[in-house]
Amino acid sequence: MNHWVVKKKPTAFSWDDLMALPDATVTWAGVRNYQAHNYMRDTMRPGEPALFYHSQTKTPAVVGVAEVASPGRPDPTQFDPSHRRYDPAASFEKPRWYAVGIRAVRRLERPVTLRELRGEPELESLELLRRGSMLTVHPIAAAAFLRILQLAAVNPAE
DNA sequence: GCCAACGTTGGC
DNA sequence: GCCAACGTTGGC
Repeated sequence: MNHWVVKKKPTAFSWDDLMALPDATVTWAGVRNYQAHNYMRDTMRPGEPALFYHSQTKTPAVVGVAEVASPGRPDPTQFDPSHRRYDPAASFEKPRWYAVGIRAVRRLERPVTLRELRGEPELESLELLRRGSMLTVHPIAAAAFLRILQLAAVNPAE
């Protein structure tokens, strides 16, 4: 069982946006980074847990727990000429891009900020903390996943 | 809004 | 195959 991190700018698509959808489920479409995409096409399996992270915002943070709801399927945006992520090289017979379904499981008790993550010695090697990291979908070690859930359950004021 | 890091594209 | 230009992602 793999654990995952999925990232979005909340101005584009936020945790609240996900919660508002039917079944709180969305197709993680539009990813055109090969490495991130390959995880969706080849590795992610329904039921695997994923942290939902808000990037490019005033206080970047992990805000919720989600799960893979459906396996990688052809990303519909690649076939749509009016879409930003349209790919003229893709066809229905030979899709180039795949996208998984992501479903909200629960909001964290409180957001765990990027600043806090940086403060945890055992999270040092976290992909999220890597300078220049641009993987909008990537795996995370089970221990790190659990540590972040622990951090969310602790009130820093106590 | 700025700047850095990285991936992709395209000329050669 | 190299590398500069460009677009995108990301933190601050």
